[in-house]
Amino acid sequence: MRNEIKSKQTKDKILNAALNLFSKNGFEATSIRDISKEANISLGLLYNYYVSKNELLKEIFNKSFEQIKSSFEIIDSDDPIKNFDLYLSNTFEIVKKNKEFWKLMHSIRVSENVINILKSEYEEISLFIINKLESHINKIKFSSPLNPMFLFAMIDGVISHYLILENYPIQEMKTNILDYIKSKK
Amino acid sequence: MRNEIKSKQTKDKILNAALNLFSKNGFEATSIRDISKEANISLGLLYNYYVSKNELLKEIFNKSFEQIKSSFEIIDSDDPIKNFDLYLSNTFEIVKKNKEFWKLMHSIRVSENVINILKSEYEEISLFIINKLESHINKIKFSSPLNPMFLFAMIDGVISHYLILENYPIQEMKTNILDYIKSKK
Amino acid sequence: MRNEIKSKQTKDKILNAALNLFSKNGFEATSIRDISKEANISLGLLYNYYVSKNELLKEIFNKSFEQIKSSFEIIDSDDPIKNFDLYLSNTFEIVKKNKEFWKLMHSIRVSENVINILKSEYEEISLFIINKLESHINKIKFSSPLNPMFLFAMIDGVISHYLILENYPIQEMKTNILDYIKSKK
Amino acid sequence: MRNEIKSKQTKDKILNAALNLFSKNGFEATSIRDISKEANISLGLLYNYYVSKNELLKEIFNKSFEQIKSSFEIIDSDDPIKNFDLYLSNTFEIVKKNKEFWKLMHSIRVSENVINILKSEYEEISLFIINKLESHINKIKFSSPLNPMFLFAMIDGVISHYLILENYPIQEMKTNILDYIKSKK
DNA sequence: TATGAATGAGGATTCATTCAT
DNA sequence: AATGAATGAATCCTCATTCAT
Repeated sequence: MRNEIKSKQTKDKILNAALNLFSKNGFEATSIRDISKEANISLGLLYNYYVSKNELLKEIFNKSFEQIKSSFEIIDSDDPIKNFDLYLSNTFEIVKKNKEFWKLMHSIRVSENVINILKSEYEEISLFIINKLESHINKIKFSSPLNPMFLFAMIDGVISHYLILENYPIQEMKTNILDYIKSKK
Repeated sequence: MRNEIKSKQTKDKILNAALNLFSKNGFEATSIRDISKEANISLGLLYNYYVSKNELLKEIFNKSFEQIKSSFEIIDSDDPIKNFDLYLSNTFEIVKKNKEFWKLMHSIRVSENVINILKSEYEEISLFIINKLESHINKIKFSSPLNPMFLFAMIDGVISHYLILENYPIQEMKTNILDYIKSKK
Repeated sequence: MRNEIKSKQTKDKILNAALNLFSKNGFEATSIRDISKEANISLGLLYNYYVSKNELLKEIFNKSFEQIKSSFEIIDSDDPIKNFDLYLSNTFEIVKKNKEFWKLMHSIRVSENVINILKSEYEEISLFIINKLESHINKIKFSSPLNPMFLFAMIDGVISHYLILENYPIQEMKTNILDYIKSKK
Repeated sequence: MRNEIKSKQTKDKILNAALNLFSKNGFEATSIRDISKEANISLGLLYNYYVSKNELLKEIFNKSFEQIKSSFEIIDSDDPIKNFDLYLSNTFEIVKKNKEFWKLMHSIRVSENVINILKSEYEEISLFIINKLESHINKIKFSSPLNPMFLFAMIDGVISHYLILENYPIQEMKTNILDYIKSKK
C-alpha cells in the first residue's frame, strides 16, 4: 500500500539520480555520496534498495532497456520505406526521451572495466537494437545493395553527435538518412 | 647524452602506459599506481616527469595532436573526389595508428568533468578535424547539396564502430562513404 | 538524542587529540593518522567532523578563543592595582587551564606558513589579548611612565617559560610583575 | 686548496639555505628539495655534506652556537651595572645578527619531537645562555633581591617579540630592562 | 524504512634518501 | 664533486560499504 508506493518512489529517485550523474560525469567519477545527495536521501539508504554500486548500474541498464523496448512501436504498414521512416522517428524519439541513458551507454562502451560489470546487460541491449534495425532493412528491396552495418554507423554517428552537441539538428539528419535509403531503392 | 635519452624514454614509457590504460578503462578508473605498474617504474617516479594526473592527460592530448597534425598529408590533385578519397584513407590510417588515442577521445567527450580538465586541448583538436573535413568538401561541386554535418556524423559513426568492434570492415565502410559522395556529385 | 551527544563527544575527542599532538609536536609534524590513533577512531572518521587538517586547526583556534574569552572575568573594583592583580591571576589561570593551546599559539607564531593558514583567527586572538592588557594599564595612573609593550613582553616571557619548563614558579613571577607595576605608581 | 674552499662554500650555502627555510616555515615543513633549490644545488648533493636532514639541523645548531659563543665579548669593567648594559647590548646585537637562528630556536623549543632530535645541542646552548646571564647578575649587589629567572623571562620576552614583530623598538626595551635593574640596586 | 557514524583500503601526491653516471 | 633519476613509505583525503540505532 502506501509504504510500497513510497518505497518504489525512493528506489526510482535513487536510480534517476544515479543515471543523471553517471551520464554526466561517468560511472567511476560518481560516488555513492554524490548519488544520495542528488536523490535527497541519506547515505546508507541506497543500500536498502541496491546491493552495490555495480548492481545499481546493472539495474539502470535493465530498467532503461525495459522502457526502451516498450517504447518501440509496432510498425507494419505496406510501405517499407514509410515503415523505416516511422522506425527512425521512433528511435530518435526514444533517444531524446532517454538522453541520459544513451549518453551513459555511449560512455560505457569504450570502457573495458565498466563493460565487464554489465557484460550480459550490454550485449542484450546492443543485440536488440541491431536486430530492430536489420529487421526493418530486410523488408526493403534495394536495387543497389545497402550495407546494414554502414547504415548502423550512420545512425549511431548522428545519435552520438546529438548527445554531445547543443542544438543538434537531428530532424535534418533524419531526412539525410532517409534520402540515402531512398536513393538505394 | 645517455641520461637525456633514458629520461626521454622513461617519459614516453609513462605516456604510453597512461594512454593505454586511459583508453582501455577510462581516465577516472585508471590510478597512478596502475600506470606506474604498466610502465614498470616506481610509484613516485611519474611525478618527476608529469606534475599531475591531469597534466599527464593534457600532455597525452597535446602530443597526440602534434602527431596527428603532422600525419595529415597535403593532398592537392585536380580531382576533388580523388582528393577526398585520399583524405579518407589518410584519416582512417591515422585512426588505425592512434587507435588508443581515439578511444580516449571518444570516451572523454561524453564526460563533463574530464572534458573540463582539457577544455582548450579538446576544442583545438575538434576544430582541426572538422576544418580538415570541411575544406575537402568545399572543394567539391555537388549537384545535389551535401550536408557536411551529416558526412561528419557518418565518418564519426564508422570510426566509433571501428574502435569498439573487432574485425570491423573499415575499408568497406570507406567505399560506402565515397559512393555516397559520388552520388551527390 | 543519543546520537547527537555521541557525535558531539567524538568531535571533541578529535579536537582534543589534535590540540594535544599539535601542541606537543607541532602542526606539520602531526599526521591525521596520529590524531585518529590518539582519538581512538578510524582514519577516515575525522573527515566526518572536520573538512580538512587546516580547518581542524582553525576550529581549535576558534573554540579555544571562545573559551578564553568567556574565562576572562569582569574586574571592576576601585583599586586599579588590585584590578591588575586580579587580571594577572585570571590570565595565568587561563594559561594553566589551556596550556596546550598556548603552547600551540607560541609554536605557531614563529612559523610563516602555519600562520598563513589561520591569519584572521590568529590576529583576532592576539588583538583581544593586547587590548585586555592595555585597558587595565590605562586605568592606572603612573608617576613614572610604564611602557605597555614592555609589560607585555615581560608577561609573555613568563608565560613562555611556564609553558616550556617544568615546575616553573609562576606565582613568584606574578609577584615580580606586580612589584614592578607598583614601583611605577 | 681551490676545491676545499669551494667545498666549504657549498656546505655553507646549504646550511644557510636550510636555516633560512627552517626558521621561516619550520623544520618539518621544509623539504630537502626546498633546501637544495634555495641553495641552488642539485637534490642529491646535499647528502655529500650532511648525512641526513636531522644531522643538518644539528649542524645548524652547533655552528650557530660556535658563532654565538665567539660573539660574546669579554666584559670586565669595575662597574657591574655598566657591564650588564654592555652585556645586554652584546646579546641583542647577537640576536639581530642571527635572527633566523633565534627564530628557529624559539620555534623548536615548543616542539617535543624536534627537541628530541637535538637534545644535547639544545641543552648545551640553553645552559650557556643562562650561565652568561647569571654570571653578570651575580656580580651586582642588589639592595632588594632580583630574581634571575624573572630577568631571564623579561629578556626572553623582549627577544621573542623582536623576532615576531616588525619594527620592534628593541633599544627602548633595553632601557626598560636596565632601569629595572638599576631600581633594584 | 531510514539515518549517518564508523571503517580501512585505496586515491593522488610528496617525502627523505640512494645510487648510477 | 655533482647530477637528478629512481624508490617506496608516508602524506592528506575520498571511497564503497556496514551497522547500530
